[in-house]
Amino acid sequence: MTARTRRPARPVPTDELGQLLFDVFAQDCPSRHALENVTGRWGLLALVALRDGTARFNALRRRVDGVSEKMLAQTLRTLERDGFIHRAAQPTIPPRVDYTLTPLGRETADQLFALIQQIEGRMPAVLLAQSQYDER
Amino acid sequence: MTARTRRPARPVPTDELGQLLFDVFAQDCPSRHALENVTGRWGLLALVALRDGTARFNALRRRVDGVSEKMLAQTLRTLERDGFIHRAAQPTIPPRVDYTLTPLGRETADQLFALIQQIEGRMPAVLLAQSQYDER
DNA sequence: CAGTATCCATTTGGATACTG
DNA sequence: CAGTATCCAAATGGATACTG
Repeated sequence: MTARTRRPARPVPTDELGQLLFDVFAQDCPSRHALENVTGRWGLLALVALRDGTARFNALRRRVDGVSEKMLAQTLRTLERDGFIHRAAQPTIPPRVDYTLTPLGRETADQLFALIQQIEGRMPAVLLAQSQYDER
Repeated sequence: MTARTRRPARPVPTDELGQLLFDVFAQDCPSRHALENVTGRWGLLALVALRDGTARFNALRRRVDGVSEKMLAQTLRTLERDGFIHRAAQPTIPPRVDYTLTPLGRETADQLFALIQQIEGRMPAVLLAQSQYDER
């Protein structure tokens, strides 16, 4: 990844007490990256799918309609790295890997689920707005 | 945008009563698209920025650090089309355009804000998980 | 000020083939 | 089964220039 140069990169901001601030509006702030992983196209669906309990790789792949092996593997690795999911690989043949939410992951997945519920419930309004916008 | 052909595209699903179902796990379901616009890199930040009240184009651009004119314009248009924000253009010179959240947009922005708060509050845990993952 | 248009670099993502 | 590796197509996104 190359550095962006549009603006002089801010240092990670600290407040008067010298504590780290995680301002998601600031470019390159760690919270922005974490948030993007979690709200990203596949991260969001994977986390919410895991609210139902442990799942194996191919089960997740079937649940999250349209994800490729590559992207699911990549997504799960990032979520594991950030501490949202736990990966348990049995050294058997054939291999078996179980993915589960960590406590942090569950908190986040619950937030995401609330968001999804809200959007799904309001879809009629969204579709209406779209058709009104389009006839012009 | 070309059609994806990985699987035969499902029809938009209906339940036994013939009502539309908005299952975000299903590829090409309208709720998935709406959700992606709202949780996308810039859509999320634009919506949350507008919780503070009406803002003009360049004010938003300054608030959402790192967004280009092109992407902000594109993002705002999509959010307007989906009914999350309202765009009020004064036909003056110089032009002045005010963006505000619709009631739907406010509900959604509040959900997103809760998510951001949760993630920002847990960033120490995320950074710890990352460093533990990386030393291996 | 609030955009649009164009061009180009980077990134994302999918299909396919392969491995332990 | 659970991936990785490779290759290539498509989407994303930024810099720049321009307009009413």
